[in-house]
Amino acid sequence: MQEYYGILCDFTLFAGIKSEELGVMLSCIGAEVVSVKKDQIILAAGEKPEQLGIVLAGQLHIIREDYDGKRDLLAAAVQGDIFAEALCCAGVAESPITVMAVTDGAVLLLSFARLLHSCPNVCAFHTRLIGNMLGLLANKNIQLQNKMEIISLKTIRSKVLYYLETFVPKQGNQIKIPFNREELADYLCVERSALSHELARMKRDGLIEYRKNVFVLRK
Amino acid sequence: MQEYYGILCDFTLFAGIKSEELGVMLSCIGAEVVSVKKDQIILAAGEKPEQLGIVLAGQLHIIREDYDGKRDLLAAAVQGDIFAEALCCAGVAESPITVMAVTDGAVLLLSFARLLHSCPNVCAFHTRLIGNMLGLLANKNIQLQNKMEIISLKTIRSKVLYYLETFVPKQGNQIKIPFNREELADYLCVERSALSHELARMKRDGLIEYRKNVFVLRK
DNA sequence: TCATTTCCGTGGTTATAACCACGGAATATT
DNA sequence: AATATTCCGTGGTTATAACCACGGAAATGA
Repeated sequence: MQEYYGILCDFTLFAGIKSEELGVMLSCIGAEVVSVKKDQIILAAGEKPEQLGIVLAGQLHIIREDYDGKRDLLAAAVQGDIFAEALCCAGVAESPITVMAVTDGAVLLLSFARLLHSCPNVCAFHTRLIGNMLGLLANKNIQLQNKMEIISLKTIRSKVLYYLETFVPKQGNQIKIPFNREELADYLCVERSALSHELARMKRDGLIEYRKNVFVLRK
Repeated sequence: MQEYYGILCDFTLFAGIKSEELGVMLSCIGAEVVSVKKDQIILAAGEKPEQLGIVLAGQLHIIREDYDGKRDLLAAAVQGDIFAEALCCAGVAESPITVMAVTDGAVLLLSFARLLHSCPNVCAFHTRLIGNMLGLLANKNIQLQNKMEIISLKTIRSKVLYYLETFVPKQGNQIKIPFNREELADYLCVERSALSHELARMKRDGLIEYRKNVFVLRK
């Protein structure tokens, strides 16, 4: 367990908690480190999610299963990623997703109930922890909201412009994006080559310039 | 203030709190009822959101303003709706949205800091309230996630099928949806008549039957 | 440095959705 | 019951995106 203290305090959920305090806090909220083997199911669809998890080592897949059994990869989780937190916090009775290890590894499991309810000794970390949890969910909310606004637009052109404009307040008109073409296409939910085509048209129309992942908005 | 106690305990944020307890709790967390006039700004883009709000009466608009001033209506909030909660919980410094009253009305404003930090007298409602807040954010998360999965699909047909299939676990193959055509089109982020066209094709292809808002999945 | 792989633009074709206009059915209004 | 309004399907057209295949540039690596 101790071997992970170093990385734990870098995780958002434990932000502001010193590594020497971690031990007390973790036992206070009943955290357990679990080793997982490749292909092991950590949370099965249909179960009630009682614990949220954080990946300590290895890689997990978050999978959605159709009611008729088709499986669909929603996300991959690596070190530091948190999973099942929304399901726990929302009190969902039957998980719609399955979490499975794709490599050997380890996860930290936290009981949501114990996280929420203050321990008898009113440990100071509790409020911090809950605040972090709120922050985590809220941030994810905002991100999802932003992305939703973008991908609900109907043309690639408008998606690109909207996306780029979100950088303007921070970066001005010269924008370095954190994606390559393929990733940008994924993010905008469009096809890569269709994105390239549209970028070329936008350049032709004098809307943007670009080279690799640096874009200039011409206004 | 008291005039609203009746409806307050129906709100998700206050679920599980008895109306006779509301008074204590609200003063404990420093809630204030504010009357608003049509066109009054409740939260301006650029400000730091310190308080989250709940609509008690009237209607609000949640507006996003482009960096170059274009305004875009994101949502309308009516009685019972909560707003700015994600921004508060996430601790964002500058609100990207503006909240404005479109009719005269009233809102309940809650200081996020006081909501999070237990009061000295360790009132029992606090944990409840925070749990509710977590639940709210988590539920929104899940909804956003679901919607995102749908609208990131590339064809209307797949969107419709995916959407309908989410009802199967509860309703079986005969599905009554909560939307009319226009609303469904909005939800799926497609054009109404394009949706109608596609529904007709899906019927022709033997995938579905439908009459008004009742659909049958043929498998 | 040469080989290999990844990344990305491009042409061309096809599939799909948006858009527009209209009318009929259903619903609400008086 | 008559009228107005909303809802929704449909035809037809146009715009847009997906899809496929390819090749060259850039990055990686041996």
